[in-house]
Amino acid sequence: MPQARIKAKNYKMEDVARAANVSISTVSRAFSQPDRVDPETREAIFAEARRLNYVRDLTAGSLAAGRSRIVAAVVPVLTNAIFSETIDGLGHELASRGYQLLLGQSWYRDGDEHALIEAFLGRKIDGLVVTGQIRDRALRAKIKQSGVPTVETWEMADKPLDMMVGFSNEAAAAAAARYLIGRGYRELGFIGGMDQRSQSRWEGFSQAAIAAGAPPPSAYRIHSPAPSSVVAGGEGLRTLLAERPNLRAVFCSNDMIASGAVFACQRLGLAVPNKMAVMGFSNLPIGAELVPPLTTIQVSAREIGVCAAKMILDRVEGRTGRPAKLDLGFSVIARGSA
Amino acid sequence: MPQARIKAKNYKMEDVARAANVSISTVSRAFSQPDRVDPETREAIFAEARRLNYVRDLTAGSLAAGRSRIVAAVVPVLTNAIFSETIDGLGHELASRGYQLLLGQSWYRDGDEHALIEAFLGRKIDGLVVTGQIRDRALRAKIKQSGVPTVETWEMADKPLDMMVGFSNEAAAAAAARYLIGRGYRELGFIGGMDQRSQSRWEGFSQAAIAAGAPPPSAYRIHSPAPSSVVAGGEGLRTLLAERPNLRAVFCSNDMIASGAVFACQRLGLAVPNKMAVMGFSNLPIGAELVPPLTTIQVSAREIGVCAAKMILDRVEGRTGRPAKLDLGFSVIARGSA
DNA sequence: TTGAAAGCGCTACCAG
DNA sequence: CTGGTAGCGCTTTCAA
Repeated sequence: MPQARIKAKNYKMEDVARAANVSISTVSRAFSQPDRVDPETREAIFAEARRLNYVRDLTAGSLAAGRSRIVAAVVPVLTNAIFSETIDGLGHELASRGYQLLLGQSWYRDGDEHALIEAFLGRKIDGLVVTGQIRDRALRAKIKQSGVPTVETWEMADKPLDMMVGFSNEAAAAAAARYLIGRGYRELGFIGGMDQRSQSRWEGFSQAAIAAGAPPPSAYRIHSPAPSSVVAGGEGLRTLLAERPNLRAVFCSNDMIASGAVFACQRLGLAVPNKMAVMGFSNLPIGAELVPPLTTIQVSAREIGVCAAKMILDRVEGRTGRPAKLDLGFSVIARGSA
Repeated sequence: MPQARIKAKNYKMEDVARAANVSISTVSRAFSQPDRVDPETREAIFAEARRLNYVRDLTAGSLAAGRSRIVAAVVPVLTNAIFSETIDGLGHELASRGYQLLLGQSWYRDGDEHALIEAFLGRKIDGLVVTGQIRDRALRAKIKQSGVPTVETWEMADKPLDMMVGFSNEAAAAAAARYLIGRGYRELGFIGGMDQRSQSRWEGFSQAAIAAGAPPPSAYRIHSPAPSSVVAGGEGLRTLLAERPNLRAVFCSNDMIASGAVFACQRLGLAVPNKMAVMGFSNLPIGAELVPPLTTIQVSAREIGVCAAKMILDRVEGRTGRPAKLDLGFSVIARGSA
């Protein structure tokens, strides 16, 4: 396997040390604990480093120190706005504390997720954030054995692997069902994916609807990975309506799907909400702008990322006190569409 | 600084080697070049590794091998759908070839970008993908000196740092102006950000409009980072209209902004396109679903990521022949909104 | 405040 | 096909 990269002359700490007339140890300290080095020598070191365009090799540093200042995260797909909000929050919080983000997409495939996480673990990552729960036993064992602080997100389950931040998908969807029924809609539909979170939402939704005396809702399940949530929302609405012409309201597993459903209604000449009510999930910015504005469930997608970062860094930096399980809750945002 | 992480017993290659009665070298080979190891010994090694939940330390591997199988990318923000498409494509292509993605957000701030890239360089990354051009001289020097294959994306400039894939923002925006004028609109507006790409689009757009004999267009500039493109699009439309009541068409710097503008029109009772034409940029899935469907400029956001990955991996793996500069072009997609 | 030296766990070269 | 071994460049005691 030829190494084609142009072999560039990269300076090492030793070169900087020599140039600044100090030892390697001092250079190392100047970078990692600046205040433990005489200001004058420190500045001299920095000056030489700058002059040589010296870049510290964090790979060697990680090996020696046993930590990398990298936190890894796995999301199903990045093009789904709800996950990119979480990653945005996570990345922002990490960056502000000097950590970096290693990111992977699982495309909703367990095998991919497994391989990804294993590779991450080998990077001496300081933390791991996953979307949903890790169910595979072997993988759980590996993660636990590694001792890497891990946060499962977007779900609340009884047995966290380590830490957990999210909300109850079932409860949130049940609240949606009750909201719709409370508004007088009885013929209900659901549009969502096939993943665990959508599954929980579907169960919460249909059970609550039935418990409230409504006829059993219909479901349209999007095959993952979907080409696009908006497109899938439109398809879902049309399919559901074909099967059940008296459909009166649909609850969608996220706001992009809901937007697609609203557009489909407009195209079909079905007034929203007078002929068809549409409710979303996740409260993305687009919801408030849509005409009519989207009734939805607020779930703090970004906050999930921020909290996950905080939990991990607190653990890494030896602070304690944070709960291992954080329920961020949810709330119904009633707007015009349902 | 206490290391709070629970010190887990992590096995090393040595442990696996001992358990499988072979040398460390053989274990290493079993993982990196499986076909150079006797199938029987190989399986024995894997069995022991599995039994111990052994995870290979890629950090040590990177140090020894001088390469990391990591490619780093920097985007302004991830919550902007056009960049998450690029990252999706990049990540997909990298994963399929066994590489991982280290991701950073610059939030449109040069300082953040600089720090980020420097840290990346220290990871012995095998490639670097940046959004837009690197302008800072010191940073360019460091990148060049590192010898890391680098791709600048989303722009076409004369002096690539190394490789480049994108399209001409100026030419694309000029095409938009000509399209709108060709449809008979003369009072034009522009809604876009303050970054370099939006700036190029604004220049291309206004110059082409003027060259075609239209009155000088008005611009609404969104302060970066914007809270949300959709919201900004609505604000832009209202602001522009207040300043210029006879405004007849707006060209938006991306499709989410354009969607926001369309919603604002609906709210104002301005029929699209009969009273106000709206044109987008980037051809996101939402555009085709919107009512009316969005006229836009297609620019292969995802393809940019895929190509960037290919360029880097070809270089890393010693293949050649790919051009250092790839113009993916653009095309006008005429739909109902303009 | 500084320096010397012992690894961190793996890869890659070379020998057998 | 397999094993021995010399580093990769840094962090981190420990002593001075």
